[in-house]
Amino acid sequence: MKRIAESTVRRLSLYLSFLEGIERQGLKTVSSDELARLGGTTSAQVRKDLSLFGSFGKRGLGYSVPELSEKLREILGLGKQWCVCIIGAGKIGAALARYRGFAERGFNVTAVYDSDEAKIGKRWESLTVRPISELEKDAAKQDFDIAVVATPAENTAAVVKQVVRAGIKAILNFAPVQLSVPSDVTVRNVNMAMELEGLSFALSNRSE
Amino acid sequence: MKRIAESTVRRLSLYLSFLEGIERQGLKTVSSDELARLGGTTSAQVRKDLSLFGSFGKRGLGYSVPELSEKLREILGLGKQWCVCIIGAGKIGAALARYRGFAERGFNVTAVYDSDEAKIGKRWESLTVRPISELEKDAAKQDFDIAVVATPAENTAAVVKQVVRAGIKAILNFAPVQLSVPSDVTVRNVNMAMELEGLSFALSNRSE
DNA sequence: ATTAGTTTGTGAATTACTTCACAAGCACGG
DNA sequence: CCGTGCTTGTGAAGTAATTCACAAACTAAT
Repeated sequence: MKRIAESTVRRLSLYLSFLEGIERQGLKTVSSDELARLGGTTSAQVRKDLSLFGSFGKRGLGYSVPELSEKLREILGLGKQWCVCIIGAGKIGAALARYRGFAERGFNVTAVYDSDEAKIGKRWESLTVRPISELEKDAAKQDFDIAVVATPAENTAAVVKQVVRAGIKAILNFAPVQLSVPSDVTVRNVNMAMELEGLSFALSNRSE
Repeated sequence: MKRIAESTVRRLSLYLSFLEGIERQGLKTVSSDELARLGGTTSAQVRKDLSLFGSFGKRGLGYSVPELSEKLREILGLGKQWCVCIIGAGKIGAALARYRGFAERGFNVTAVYDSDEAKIGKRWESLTVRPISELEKDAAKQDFDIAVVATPAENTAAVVKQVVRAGIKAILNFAPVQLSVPSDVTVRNVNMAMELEGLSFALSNRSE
C-alpha cells in the first residue's frame, strides 16, 4: 500500500469525530462537501483522502454515516483496545491519567511509572505509580502498545531508551526534546512551547 | 514578506530549543548539519528555513549560538511578554495554569475563566477563577494576547465566540472540535485523541 | 600567500500535497 | 424509462515543500 501522509491521517481522525457528531444528530448520510466545510478543507481533499483506502460513497448521494464511521475506525485501528502506560508522574502525567477521553476511544491506561522515589507507590485512581526500572519486566507480562512520555527534558533520553528496550513501538512524547528511536518506533510530539511560539510568531508578523 | 509555512515555524521553534541546550553546554558555534541532526531533518532544510529571514551564518564556520538564538527569539516574537488567559477550569486548564514552562518563555497566565458556578471563585495559586461572562469587560482593561481554550466540546463554540468578541487574536485550542473564527484570528489545535489515533494508525499499518 | 578543509546561501531539480475538472453513477420525478 | 440534478472517484494540473548540488566565503595551517 502507498505511503499515507501524516496530514492525511490527522484529517481522517477529524472526519471521524465529525461523523460521530453527525450521527448523534440522527443524519444518515453526509457529502464530502459537508465534511470539508466542517474540517476547513475542500471536498476534493476529503474524497482523495478517503479514496486512498477504497470507495465508500454513493454517487449522487454521499456517504452513509455509520458505514463511513466504521470504515474510518477500521483504518485508524480503533477496533481494538490499546494498552497504554504513562511515564512520568508529574503534572502532565497526572492530568493525562485522569483524562476520560482516552478510555472512551479504546486507549486504556494500565500503568504509571516514574523514577522519583518520592512519587513511587502513590495511588492515582486505580493505579499505583511504579518504578521505571520495572518497566521492562512488566512489559514482558503485559504488552504495552503505547507509551506516553511526560518526563522532564533532562531525563527523557534515558527513559525513552528503556521504553524502546521494553519493545514498545509507539510513543506520545510531551517532553520538549526530539527523541531518537529506531525506525520501527513511531513518535508523535506534543509540545506546548512550540504551539505557543507559533501563536507568538503569528501575532508578531501579522499584516506584513 | 513571503508567507511562512507552519512547518517552518515549528522547526524554528525547535532550533531555538536546541540552541538553548547547546548554549548551556558552552559551545559558541553550531553548524546547520548539527542542528539538522538534532531535529531529524537535513542541513539544507535548516539553511533554507533560516535564509527566509536573513543571513545569520559564517561560511566555513557555522552559526554563532547566542547570535542565532537572539535572531530566532526576535523572529518568533519572544522578545516581549505575552498575556495569556485560560478558559475552562477543568483538569487540562488546571494543569496548564500550573505549568512553569509558560512563564519561562514570556507567556504569563494572568486569568482563568469558567462558566461553571461551582468552579467560579476557586483559587489556583495566585489566580481566582472568574466567570466567563466577565471576559469581555476584563479584556477592555487588560489586553489578552492569547486565549487557551480547554473547555468540553459542547461549550466550545459559544466560548470561542466570546473570546473573539473580546478582541483576542490568538487561540490555543485543546477542545476536540474545529473552531470557526474570523481570518485575523490564529488558531493552533492540540488534540490528544488525534495524536493517539495517529499512533494507532501507525501500529495497525506497519509493514504493509 | 597559498592551500586545504569547512560550511553557508541559494537557484534548480525533485518530490509531495492539494485543487481542478469532468466522466460515471445513482435517486427521483414525471 | 428517460431526463434532471447531485455527488463521487480520479487522472491531470497546479502549488508547495524539500533536497540537491555547487559557487562563494571563511579559517587555520604552513
